[in-house]
Parts: sequence; C-alpha cells; structure tokens
Amino acid sequence: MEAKEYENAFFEKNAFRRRACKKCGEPFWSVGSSEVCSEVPCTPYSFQGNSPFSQPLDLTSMRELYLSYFERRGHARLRRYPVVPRWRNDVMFVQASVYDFQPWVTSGAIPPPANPLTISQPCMRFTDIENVGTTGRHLTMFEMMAHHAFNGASKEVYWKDRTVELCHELVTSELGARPEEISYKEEAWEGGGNLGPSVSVGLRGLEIATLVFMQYVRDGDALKPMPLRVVDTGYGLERFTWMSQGTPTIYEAVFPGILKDLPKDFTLPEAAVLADHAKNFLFLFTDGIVPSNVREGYLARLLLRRILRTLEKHPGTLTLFDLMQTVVRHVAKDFPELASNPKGLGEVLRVEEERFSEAIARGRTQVRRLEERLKKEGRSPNVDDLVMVYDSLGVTPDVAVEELSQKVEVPSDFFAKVAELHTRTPAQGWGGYGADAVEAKVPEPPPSVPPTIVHYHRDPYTHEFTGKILWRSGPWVILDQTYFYPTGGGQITDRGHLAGAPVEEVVRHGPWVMHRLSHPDAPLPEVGAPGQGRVDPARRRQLMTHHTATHLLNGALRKVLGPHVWQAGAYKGVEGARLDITHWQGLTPLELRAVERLVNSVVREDRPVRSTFEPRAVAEEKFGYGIYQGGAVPGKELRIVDIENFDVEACGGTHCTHTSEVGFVKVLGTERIQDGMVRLHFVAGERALEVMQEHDTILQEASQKLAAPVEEVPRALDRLLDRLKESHKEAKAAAKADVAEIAEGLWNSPVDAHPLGEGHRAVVAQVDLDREGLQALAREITSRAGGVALLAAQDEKSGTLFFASSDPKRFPARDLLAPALKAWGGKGGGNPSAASGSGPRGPPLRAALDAALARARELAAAPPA
RNA sequence: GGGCGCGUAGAUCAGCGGAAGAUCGCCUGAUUUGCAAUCAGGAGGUCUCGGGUUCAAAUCCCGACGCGUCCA
Repeated sequence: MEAKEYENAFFEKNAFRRRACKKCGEPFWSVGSSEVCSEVPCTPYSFQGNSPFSQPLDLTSMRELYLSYFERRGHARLRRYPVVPRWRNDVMFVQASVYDFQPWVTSGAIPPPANPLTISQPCMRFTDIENVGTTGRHLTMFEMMAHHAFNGASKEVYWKDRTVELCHELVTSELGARPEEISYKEEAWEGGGNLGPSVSVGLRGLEIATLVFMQYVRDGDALKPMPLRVVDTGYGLERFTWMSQGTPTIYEAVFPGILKDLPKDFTLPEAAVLADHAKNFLFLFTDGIVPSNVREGYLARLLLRRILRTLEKHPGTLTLFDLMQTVVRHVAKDFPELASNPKGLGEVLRVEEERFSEAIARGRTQVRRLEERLKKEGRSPNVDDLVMVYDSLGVTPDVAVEELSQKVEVPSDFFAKVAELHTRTPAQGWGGYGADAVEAKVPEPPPSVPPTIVHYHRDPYTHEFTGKILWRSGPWVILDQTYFYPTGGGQITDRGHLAGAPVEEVVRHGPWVMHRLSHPDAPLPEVGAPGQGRVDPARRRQLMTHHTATHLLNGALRKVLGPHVWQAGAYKGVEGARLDITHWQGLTPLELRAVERLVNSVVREDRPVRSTFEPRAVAEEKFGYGIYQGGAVPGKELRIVDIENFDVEACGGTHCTHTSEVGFVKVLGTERIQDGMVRLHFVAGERALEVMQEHDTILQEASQKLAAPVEEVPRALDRLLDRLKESHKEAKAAAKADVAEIAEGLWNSPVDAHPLGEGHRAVVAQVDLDREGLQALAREITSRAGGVALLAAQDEKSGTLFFASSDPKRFPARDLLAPALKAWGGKGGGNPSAASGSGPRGPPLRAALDAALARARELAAAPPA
C-alpha cells in the first residue's frame, strides 16, 4: 500500500505525524513524540495496574458504552448474528463482524440492514486454543465491536477521515486515554479477493482495534476499485475491558464473576480454560452445533474434552454440568438465549462426558497392551508410539505415560509431531449444509439468451403451459418461461413433455432453467417458435408433498428434541424422502412416535403454507436465522415458506399451500449417519399409502406362510428360529456321529488301516467329503493314540488331500505330504500336525496316498530320534 | 474434507497365513461359605459384509458398511 492511502483530513487537521517506528520499522501516525509505535514488542504492556482509561468497566458496560457512543453518532445498533454463519457456506464460524455482511452486502447484491451500523459480534477463533490461560491474553471467543459504513455510487456515508476520527474520539474523550499515547500503525489488509489499507490502533503496547478500508479487488497483479467501499472496523471488547481495569491478565477483567464462583482449587491458568471454553461451547450449542467427530462439531467436542481434562486435575471439586451452570448464570445476563435450552444442554453434556470417559478407559487399556506387544518385539514405547496413541486413540501423552511401566520423556514439540502427520492434507473449503453438488455438464448458452422466467414458485399447481423456445443445443432447451422445477434444494427434477418430446431432467444454470430432452435429436419446433410444456402432474404432486412434509418433520423435531436440531441435509424423491438433522444420539422409539403424532396433527389441522418473497434483511429480522435450515441461499430476496405457527424456512422448492394436502406422514426408519447426525427416512401423501399397503401385503404374506395371525407373527418366528437352531445342532451332531462311525470303521479296517511299527497306525483312505468333512474325519482319527490320517477326496474337477498326525514329531504331516505331492503333481503345504493339498483327481490321487504311506513306513522303520 | 486406528462368544479382548481362544458373565451339578465365594462340567461364533490372492484366509490385498480418534 502506498503512503498516500493512509493520509486523510483528520490526521492532517490534528497535526498527526507519520514516521517509521524506531524498532519495527513500520510507519505509524500519532500526535505524540514517541519514536516507536504503541504496540508490543516496541512498546511493552504498560496498562496493568495503571489504566490509561478514566474508569474501570466490565464487559456489559464497556459494550454498552461503545454501542451507544456510535448510536449517538448516527449508527443503527444491530443485534448479534449467530456464531455459525449459515447464510454462507465457505466458513464454519463467524471470525469477524464483517462476516455478518459477507457475501451479500459486501458484494453489493443487497443493501446493508442499516448504514452506517454498529454491532458487537461474538467471534470464534480456535487457532489460539493452546494459548488460553497460559499467555494471559488469549481467548477462543471474543466480541468484536464494530462500526461499519458501506459507500457506494448512490450513497457516501463516511470514509477514512471520519472513521479515524470516531475511533480517536472514542478512545480519548469518551474513555480518557491521552491522545499522544495512541499510535495508528499502517498495515495492508487482504481477504476474500478484496484488499485495502488498514491501521491498527495501539495503546500502551496493546493492539485494541483495527480499522480496515476495503476498497480494491485483486485482478491478477492489478488492483481495481471496488464498487462498494466498506469501512470494516474491529474493536476487541475484551481488550478494551482489560485495559480499563488494568488487571494482570485479560481473564480477571473478562470473567470476574465466574472466576470468583469456581472452587478455590481452580486458579488462573486452569480457571481461564474453564471459563473461556465453557462460554464458547454455550454459544456454539445455542447457535446449533452438536458435538461430533468431524468439522465444527469436533471443535465443540474439543472444548468439552479440554474442560474435562482440566476438571480431572482436581477430582471431585467441580462437575462439567455445574461449571456450565455457573457460566450460564454470568453470561446469560447479556445473552439470555444461552439459557433457552437447559434440558438439551444437560443431556448433551451427560452424553459427551460419558463418551469421553469411555474413550479414555479404552485408550488406557490399549496403551498397556501396546507396551506388552512391544515388549515381545524386544523394545519399549517411544515418542512415536505416543504420537500414534494420541492420534488414533485420543490418549494424551500425560495419560499414556501414567499407564506405562517405563517412563518416556514427552518432548515439548509433541504436538508439533502430531501436526506433522497432518501436514499433507490440503486445506479445503467447507461444503456447507445442504450444499448441492450439481456437476455442471450442461453446455454454456450465449449470454444473449434472456433469463428464464419461472412460475413454479408462485403457482405449483399449473402443469400445462406454452413457452417460446429461445435456444437449443442437442438435448438442452431453454424457454422464455417455464413451470418445470429444476433440481435444487434437495428436491429432484420435474419430468414431463415439451412439444411431445419427453423431458428427462431440468437444471438451473446461471440465469436459465435448462430442459434436457430424452434424445439429442428429438423433433421440436424451431427456435423462436412456441412449444407446449406439460409437467408430469403425479410426479410433481409427490415431490411437493415430500417437500412440505420435510419442513413439517423438521419443525416437529425441533419441538420434540429441542432447538439445537438443525437440518443438515435433505433429499426429496418420488419413492421416498430423507432428512438429516443434528442430534447427539439416535432417536428413541418414544421420541419418534411423538414426532409422528405432532406432524400428523399439524397435517390434519390444515394450516396454511405461505410462500412469499422477502428482502433478505427483512426475512432475517422477522423470522431469525433459523430460516437457513437448508443452508446458504443465494439472492437478495429470499423465498420464505411459512407453515403457520410451526416452521419457517428459506426455500426455493415447490410446496403445498395447505398442510392437509400432505395427507399423511410416516417415518420408515432412522439411522445415525455419523456422530452428531441422525437421518430419517420417510414417506408422505399418496406414496405413504402405497408403502403402508406394501408393508401390509408383506405382513399378510408372512402371516400366511407362518400360519399365524398377524399379531402372532413375531412369536411364531421366534419359535421357528428356535426350531431351526435346534435342527442345525442336531444335523451337526449327526454329521459328527457319522464321521465318528466312518473313523471307527477305517481304524479297524484290515484294508485301510496300516500299522506303523509299535503303537502307530496310519489310516489311508479316499472318502469323498468336502474339505471340512475331511478335516473332521482326520481329527477323529488323530484323536486316537498313534493315529495318522492320510485322507483323500475328489469331486468332478479335482482331488484334495488332508493329512494329520497325532504324533507330529515322529510322523510330521508336512513331511508325509511332500512325497505325495511329488508323486501326484499337486500343490500344498502345512505344519507337522496337519497339512493339505490339492491337485488332479483319479489314479494319481491313489498314487499320492501310496507315496505318503511309503514315507510313513520309512519313518516307522527309522529309530526314534 | 482428509489422515490414522479398530470391527473375533452376551461383555472386554488375544490370536495376525496352517485344525477358532482367554477372562468375566450365563447354564448344570457339587460344596453351605462374611458378601464380586470355591470346585467340576457345559452352552454360546456366518471371526462385520462382498470380491481377490493361496493347496490353505479371522489372519494378506481391494472395496463397502460400521465404530473410534486426530487434524483442517
């Protein structure tokens, strides 16, 4: 950034001077005479015990002071946005106040909710999680206080000079800092393809705010001006509060009540972890994150597990539940919504605590086993083993060392070694909830083709229409207007006919709705002519029914299970539909029945389902962020589907206009598709009847075949299974008896039994059993003292040998097999007590047995070793 | 989204190419006993599923499914 980017009227009027910091070399602006900027390391912390502000403030009053200061200066105060930004799908968490307005406002697609505005936005930053407590200043969540102005062609609000002026006045006249102590250090900010100059505001060593002026778009190496210039500021509420109190660490200033209410055993580094992590988790949970083993759910679990590990350091003094109660008590004063789901909170904590102790117990035994296993290999566990144990079992090295008999030194770079294992993973974007992975294999129409006018939103009941054919490429056709619904929002494509030609698939592509015909050369009126469209009405009706049923089910699940439930994906087909929700365990039959009852009662009540278009900001204000159940939705206007007093979602699908049209909703089954996520399979309307009828037919058939009335089917089956098991057992016993009989016959046969000197007897025979039978027979023979079994079998294709010996030292089965294989031309192997082979059938098989017997006789003749 | 580990008796797991095992629990019978009793006997298995390699696969390879864990 060039120097002139930082010049402004306010600096000039107030005689700010620009100079390079003597220590870091960075240019900064100030009215003071200091040669260095006011940030560490150039200026050390010097506010502890000596605040530059005129009075100490807590979080609540500092936040209020800030917001009302900007309100008095023409800014509209906004409520906080959720920490989970479901209006976008590129990030997991809100990490700065400007995330609230990306991408729709900052790209100019929609007007800002107010302009200028001020907000205190809770933000999540997990990168410093290891530092919480230890550095005295790190937190995983903080509030970013901000004032934003959006300057476009039509409206100029304010820009650099006023921004700096507002900041300077706040810190000096409002809070009481001396102007000459403040430095405005030049920085360049870049993010999301946008960039611009920024200044960081330093005071007594601490960076307390950053003022960013987003004004350029990166275009290769060149910078192009943005159509909308954005004032993007960030003031750390916790840092302001800390500075006003001048406490040794940020934690005393931010969590005074919580620290006081914790048992005395928990003092600062640990107490900060408890307070910070618990507060963070509360926000995550309230805003719809359920602990899990992937993605954002994993971070929620990580917080809880770090808390649990900390609590274990002082066993019996504090429970996870009580800690959370304490934190709720203090934080809910400013954020009452955090106390809105006590039942769900208690339940999720209980489940997570249980899973954690299971994981630890499992891990501990695995560590002990590992040590034993390594002992056999003649070595003892080393650091790499501990890394493996942590990575795949979750056992932290301190716990692992406790389980080992020999001490292993845990190096300080232990977690760096863990990180090494994961360095090759490429950083990937987040798919987001309900993101439609529509692979565009469609041809690209020229931009001159006008956008398609769509009617299915306003009127989902019309199936016949006439549209002008605007463009065609092979099977793909664009009309000036259409009633065909394109795949999207989890609802699959409409089908039907266009001028008599079957329409197989309809997709949205940019501004167009594109219809794919069944054949690339299907006859069709030429471009410019009208074409008669006909949407398959039965298919459409079923898809609509399933879609409205999905919303009903989602609403009912939130009411029965709790507000933590979010839609995590959905699919609405003709045959059936499914809905994925966030929840920490599978649904109980009781919960499921309650959900079905509720859904169907709302169906019977025939509530209106209203679909309207609302400006994004209006919709968010009116219905809250719960409308983003289906994930991020594009556009400045949202289509809102509102089932009266039951469920409101932003949704582009086709819907019934009254709940009674859904007819009947039946959940067919549920499954846990991953940790923290449950999938429901269900059917509605006509299809529900069909499925119920199919099920009934199946049941009737089963009842007939079992010759038992329907209600007796399960018990009849039980009896049948018992009998089956019994007869299996009998058959097994009979087979065993058969084998025993055969063995007895062979053992005493003058033909097949061959004495091998004193005390040994070889049974040489071909008995055409399968391999298992042969083996059983051999076992029977070798259970007799001195028994040596040399058995063969054959089927139509090949022959098999199975040799076994009750005296593997004197007559090793493997050594008997070797000459047999040679004489026979088969393949095989084994050990001294048993050996097997396979090869040709017929006479060679007999030769193999003879060769084996000859070898056995040789061994019998040789003196025992 | 990715890495790693794991799926064997009701439970916890061993075995890691050559004839399915241990401990606890369960059943039967003795013993009649200070509390997780002892002794003897017994039942209980599609070694997750599907392919492949091999004379031979719980074991090796590939794939699916499930579970766990770590990282982003």
